[in-house]
Amino acid sequence: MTHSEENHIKAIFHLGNKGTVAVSTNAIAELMETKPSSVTDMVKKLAEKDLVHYKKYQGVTLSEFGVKVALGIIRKHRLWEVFLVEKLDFSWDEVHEIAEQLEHIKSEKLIDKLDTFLNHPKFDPHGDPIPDKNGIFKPADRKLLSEVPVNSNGICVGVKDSSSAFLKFLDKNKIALGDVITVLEKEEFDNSFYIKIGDRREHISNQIASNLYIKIS
Amino acid sequence: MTHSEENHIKAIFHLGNKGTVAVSTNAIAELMETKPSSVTDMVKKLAEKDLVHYKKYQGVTLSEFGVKVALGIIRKHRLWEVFLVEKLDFSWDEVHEIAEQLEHIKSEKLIDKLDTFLNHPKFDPHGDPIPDKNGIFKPADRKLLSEVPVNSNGICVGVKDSSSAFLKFLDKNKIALGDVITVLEKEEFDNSFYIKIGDRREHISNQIASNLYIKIS
DNA sequence: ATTTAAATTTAGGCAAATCTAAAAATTTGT
DNA sequence: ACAAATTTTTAGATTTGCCTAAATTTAAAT
Repeated sequence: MTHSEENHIKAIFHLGNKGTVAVSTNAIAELMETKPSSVTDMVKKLAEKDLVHYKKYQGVTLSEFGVKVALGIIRKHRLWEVFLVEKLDFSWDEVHEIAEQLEHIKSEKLIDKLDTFLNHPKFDPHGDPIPDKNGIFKPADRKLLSEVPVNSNGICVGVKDSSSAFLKFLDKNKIALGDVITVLEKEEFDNSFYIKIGDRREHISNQIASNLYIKIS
Repeated sequence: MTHSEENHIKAIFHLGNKGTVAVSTNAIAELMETKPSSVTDMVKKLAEKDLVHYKKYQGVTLSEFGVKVALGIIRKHRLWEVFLVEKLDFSWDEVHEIAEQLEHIKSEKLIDKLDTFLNHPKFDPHGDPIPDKNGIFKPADRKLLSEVPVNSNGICVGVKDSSSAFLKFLDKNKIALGDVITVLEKEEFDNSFYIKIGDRREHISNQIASNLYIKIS
């Protein structure tokens, strides 16, 4: 499989609820920063290889095989992210682009050994679950900060939007994975929140709250 | 730079005494398992980018810039090999192919951090020197086993031919990097050698002897 | 010094992955 | 329900990296 093929598979997986829901070529093109016509071509090729199900004008879903491939790529991506953060001391906002490259390295043995070296981690630095060799993973039992009741108490376990900008914002405001957070009050006017984080009191916008995952304790 | 461009640069470096001696397109093609005409095309492209000096029919050398690029790729290749062997527990005959892929990952920060993580190694698992950030490295002071006088004593520090077949042969015959070797006798008839390795006495062919580097103590 | 052989380049072509512009299908709004 | 807007596909072009076959240049041999 080429890098481009793998990237398309990944996009279909992410956009279409693990590849189960039909995704438009437009949506794929936007995510991948390419043109819809290019996506159409690629999708046809993937259909030939039985990686996706495709009917003209009706969008694409992943085949069973396609899902397997997608999970393999995601496993690699997330394991490399753990490596970069835990072993090479990268911060969580720096690892995505590098992992995008590393995820295409072809060697099953490599990824198995990396997994062992890292001690079979179950989540990546952004809190996203890492599929095991057979593609199995438990979705993290986490909730968006914006969706838990007032007075909930938990630890920050991940982000929804792992864009560099958002992660940098978190760093700047000293919000990190593992921090203990309590939702103190919700401001109905603008849906912002007052939270206690560590021993500080912070006021965060709804946009922030709806991108932070916490695990209720 | 594309993977293909990088691979061509590397080939010219290796074949042409670090890129200083003109290499024929034929030689490059043979090493890279491609066709001379394809190499001609690529070499023209590299010349346009001032990575190589090229005069039709006269072979190619690397420009100053080309050497820099080559050293960067080699540095990456060899650092990754160290990582694979020391951290992931690969054996030295398995790492080349994977490192061929990893050497193309683009991130200066990554390679610097990897270097630090590995404790700034000076040699890769096959005994080849690793250039530093500025491309500087000391050529290992080592000699081919076949070229040292009888009764020389030293340690095995590398191999000339790092093909998987040769490395497997060494493993099978329990010859490893770091082993203490003494040249006991040379058989003039077939240029084979009797050596003491550890506390064993072995008889090795000239072909083996001329692919094993030792550092005289 | 020719002729022959070998190496190298040119010319033309092919497949992959992308693009633009035009055509076709679908969706939306009234 | 139909026209308009939007989405999606098709058609045709481009670039990159590679190929084969033919032409050219260089090297070797007599």
